[in-house]
Amino acid sequence: MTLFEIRKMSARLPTPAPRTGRSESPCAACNVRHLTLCAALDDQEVADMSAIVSSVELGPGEPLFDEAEPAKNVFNVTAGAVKIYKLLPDGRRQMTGFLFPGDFLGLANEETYAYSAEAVTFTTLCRFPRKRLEALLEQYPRMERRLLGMASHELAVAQEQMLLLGRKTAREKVASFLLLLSRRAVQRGQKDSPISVPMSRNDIGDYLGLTTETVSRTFTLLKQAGAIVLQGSGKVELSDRAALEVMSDGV
Amino acid sequence: MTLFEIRKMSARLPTPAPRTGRSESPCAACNVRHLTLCAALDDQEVADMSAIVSSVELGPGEPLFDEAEPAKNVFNVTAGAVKIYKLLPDGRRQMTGFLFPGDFLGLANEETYAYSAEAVTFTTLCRFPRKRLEALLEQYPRMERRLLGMASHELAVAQEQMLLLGRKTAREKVASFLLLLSRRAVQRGQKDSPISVPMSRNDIGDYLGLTTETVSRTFTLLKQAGAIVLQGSGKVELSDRAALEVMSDGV
DNA sequence: CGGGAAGTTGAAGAGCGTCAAAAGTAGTGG
DNA sequence: CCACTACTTTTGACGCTCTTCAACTTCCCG
Repeated sequence: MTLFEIRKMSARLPTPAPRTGRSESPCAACNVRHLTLCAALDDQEVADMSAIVSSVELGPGEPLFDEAEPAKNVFNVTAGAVKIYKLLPDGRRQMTGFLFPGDFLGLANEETYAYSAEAVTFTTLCRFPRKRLEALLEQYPRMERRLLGMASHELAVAQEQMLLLGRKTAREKVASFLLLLSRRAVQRGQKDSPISVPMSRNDIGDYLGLTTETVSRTFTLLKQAGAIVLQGSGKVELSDRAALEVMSDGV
Repeated sequence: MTLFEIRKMSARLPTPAPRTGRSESPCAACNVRHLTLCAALDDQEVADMSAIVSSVELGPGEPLFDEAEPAKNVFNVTAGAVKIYKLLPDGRRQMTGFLFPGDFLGLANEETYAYSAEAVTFTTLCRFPRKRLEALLEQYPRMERRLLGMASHELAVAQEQMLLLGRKTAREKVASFLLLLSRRAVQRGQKDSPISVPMSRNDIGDYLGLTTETVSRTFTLLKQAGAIVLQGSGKVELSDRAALEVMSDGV
C-alpha cells in the first residue's frame, strides 16, 4: 500500500454525526472571547450572538465539514485543536492550518467551503448559521470590521506559510513549526515551553510539505542538536529557543 | 556568484521615487471598476473615493513598498502587473502573488506591510491613504463588506497556493500556473489563449517554489508534450488545455 | 499484557537544485 | 542598420536533499 492510498483512506474515515446541542447562555461565560470575533462586544451584541449559536463537540479524527460542501455554518474553536486541509485527486494532502481556541473557520466567499476540517483532539466549537451571522454583521459593522481584521491577519499568516513551503529546508520548516506552536500557546495564556504537539507526524508533514519520515528524522536531528527535548505524550520542550530561532530562518 | 547573491542584488535595485500625481476625476472613468473594491458603488460613494485617490505609475522592476515599512497606503492595480513577495534573511524569495488590474494590495492588519511589492511591467495604480479609506469604510459598510469578500477570496487563493507549493511536482506547478494566468486573463476580458506571461522565469520560479532552471526545463517539457507553444515576447499559447488541466492535478 | 497504530531508523533512488556554459533577446550607440 | 553589450533563457552534467520502501521499535488503549 502506498502512502497516497493510506492518505486516501484516512480522508474517508467513518463520519459519525457530530454531537451538538443548543446550550443555555454560552457566550456570557465564554473563556476564549478575548481571542476571537466576540472580543469587545457589548452585552446586547453578546446576547444576539448567544441567540444564534449552538455548540459542537468532536472526538479525535472526526470531520467537521468537507471541502466543496455547502458552507452553511461558520465555527469558532473553543477547546481542542482542528486541522484544515485540501486534497488532490490522488489523495495528496496539504494542511492549510491548525486551529486552536479562539480561531475562526468556515468563512467562505463562495457558497461552499474551500477546505475540509477535522478535529485533531477532543474539540468543542461554537457554530453560527452563516445566514444569521451575516444578518448580525449587517446590524453591527463593528463585528464586520473585526472579521476583516481577522481575515487580514489570516492572509499574512498564509503568506508566511507560503514562504515556508516554497523556500525553507526541512530543518527550517520544523524549527519554524515548533516556534509557531509555542507562540500560539503563549497567545492562549500557556507557557512557551514545554508545548503540546497534539498532531501526528503525518499531520505535521502534510502541514510542512514533508513526509512523515522526514519530520521524524528532523525531530531526531533537533533533539541531537540539543534544541528540543521530547517528553512523551506529545509534549516538546524547546530547550534552546535561540537555536530554533536561528534555524527557522536558515542563518 | 551564487543564486542567492543574485537574488539579493535584484531585491536591492535602485529605488527611484514613483511618479505620482492627483488626477482629476479618475474613478468615474475607471475601466476596471467592475473588478474591484469600487464595484457597485453609487455616484456619491465613487465621488468620495475620487476625493482621496491619487495615481501611481511604475516602470518594470520599480518597487512600490517594502515589507515591514509603515502601511500608509493601500493600492488598486489599474494597468500592468505587480509582484508581491517575502524574503528570508539570506535572500531567498517567495512570491506570494502576481496582481493584475482590479486587484487590491497593501491591506494590513498590522501597522506595517506584510510583504514587498514591485512592478513587473509598466504599471499604474490607484493609491488610497489608509486612514482616509478606513474613514470611508466606517461610513459605507457596504464597502467594508466588499473588502471582506475580497479578503476571503484571497484567503482561498492562498490556500490553493499552499497546496501547490507543498504537494505538487514541478510539472504540476507550471501547468497550474499557466492555467491560473489564463483564467485571470479571461476575468479581465481577454482571451484564454494565447496569454501574456510578463514575468521572468526567475519570478515564476520564486512563485512556484522552483529554480529558474527547473521552470525553464518544465516549459520545454510542456512544449515537447504539445501542451503549449512559446510565441516569443512573453506570449504563450495553451494549445492543449485539457492536457494542462490533467497535468495540473497530477492525474 | 497484547495487538495495532504511530514513530523511528536504514538503505536506495528520484527529482530538483547547483554550477557552468551556450544560445537567444533586447537595448544602446555608432 | 548593424555591431556591441548585458541580461535572460536554455541546456547539460552532477550532486544533494528529501522521498520511497521496508523493517523495527515504541506507545497506547483495550
